[in-house]
Amino acid sequence: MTDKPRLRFAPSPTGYLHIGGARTALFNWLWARRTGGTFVLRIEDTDQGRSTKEAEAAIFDALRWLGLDWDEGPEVGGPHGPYFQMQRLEIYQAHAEKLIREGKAYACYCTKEELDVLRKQAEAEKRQFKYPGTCREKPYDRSKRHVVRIRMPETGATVYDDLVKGPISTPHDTLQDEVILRGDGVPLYNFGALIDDVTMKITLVARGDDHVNNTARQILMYEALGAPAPVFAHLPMILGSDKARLSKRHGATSVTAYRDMGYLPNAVVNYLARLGWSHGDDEIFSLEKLVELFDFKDVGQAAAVFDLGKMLWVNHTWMRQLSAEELARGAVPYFAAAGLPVEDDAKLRHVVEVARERAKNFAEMVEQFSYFYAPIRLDPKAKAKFLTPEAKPLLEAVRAGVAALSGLETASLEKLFHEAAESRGLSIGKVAQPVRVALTGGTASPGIYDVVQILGRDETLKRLDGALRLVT
RNA sequence: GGCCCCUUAGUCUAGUGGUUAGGACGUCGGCCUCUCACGUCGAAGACAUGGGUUCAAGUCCCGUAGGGGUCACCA
Repeated sequence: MTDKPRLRFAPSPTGYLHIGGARTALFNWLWARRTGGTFVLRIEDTDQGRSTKEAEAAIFDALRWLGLDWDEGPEVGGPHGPYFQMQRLEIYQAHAEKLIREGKAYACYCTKEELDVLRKQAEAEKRQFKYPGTCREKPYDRSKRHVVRIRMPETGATVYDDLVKGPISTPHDTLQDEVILRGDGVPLYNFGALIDDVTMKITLVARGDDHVNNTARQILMYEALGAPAPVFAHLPMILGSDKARLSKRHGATSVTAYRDMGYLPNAVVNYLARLGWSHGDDEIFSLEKLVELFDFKDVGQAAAVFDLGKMLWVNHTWMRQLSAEELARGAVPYFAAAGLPVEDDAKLRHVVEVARERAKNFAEMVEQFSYFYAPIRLDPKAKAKFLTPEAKPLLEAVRAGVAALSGLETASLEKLFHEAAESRGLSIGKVAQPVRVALTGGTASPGIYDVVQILGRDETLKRLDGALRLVT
């Protein structure tokens, strides 16, 4: 029996978890869960200038919100830790030493400044810059400040079979003796990540396809280390509407921003999964369903544009599947955040029931239905059109009727509105619209009987009176 | 610029040599209806391009164009 796969997600804590990272994490997690493998979380914090503890916490938070738990990593531990690169420095250094001893790597004493000069020269001559191998044969003097470079072949090519992109070939003459360890002993990305993947026994590396060009040199490093290379899966990029790499100027890119806007984690996961992955004509997938179906072989090769409109739709279809209780519970914090005093009570349940068909996320819900919890904002156009002298007797009739009603059952309200209309030879709409404007401030709302019931008798009367004052 | 990758409607995609090129979001229209929404019915809309291979090409090969990625003591 072959070993269960080990996968990882290795973010840099230099900012929140963004959409692209979340999808990478998701795909790794899905495959681990589907295969009964292991999902490792590792923090690549070697960029000390930009890494922060806050970003780290935000990433954990976002991952957990999405429902992606990790089997090994920060806060849960595991047999291959530590899971922070800055705590693994000796490991990288030991491996670098070993490579030097074996002649597969060497110390380079060139300064950054010296190399910059060469780089500029090459640029001026329109030549491709490549480290010339100056220190290749120099003896190892660890007392002198140095970086460690790995020897790369100059001829031939490395070919590997990408799980999503198929065979990819990289000619060796495009490679150079790359720095693997900085002067301060901190590894560079290509080396640190690789040593971690080796020591953490990662067998499948799925990451953004901006890393395809790193893959050949990494495979060469695996060979130098005498370690088996993992399988690679390069995921297509996620782009903004202008087909440029998704970034802040395209709008919110952090997954927690979508939480704040009232998206369901299920929906975000669902939409993210469909960006680059598909299963026939299906669109709606629960996390459980994705675990059952996900496969790297069904991931597409082309970059995908992030479409907020479709994610809204996905969210809406998920919201409509929630029970009134679940929806109400979910909505409370969003109303509260908007300064509206709501409680998870019968009224909220009713609001949420009529809102679920109309609002595609909780932010929209609060925005559209604040009038159930706050004074109306009267739309001037609606006022001009419906709060007219002709409407006055209708409003009065409804006011009197509601005041006289013993209960606000739909049947009684229906009877009341019909009588008010028919006794004057009018259609029901002629009554409903002015009342709607009086009660909600606008011309679009849930059914008028629902509105009356949610508002209750006192508030309905109050708002009707307010409108009546405006007509006269 | 070198190298690598990509290319089915506005967007996400199905498609694995023979289909009226399917689905979804969005758009437009009808129905439903107290408004809005939901629902429902329907419509418009795509194989970047030029050559091959083949009886047959969205599907295979080559070129072109366009897009993206990458070329650091960042990750």
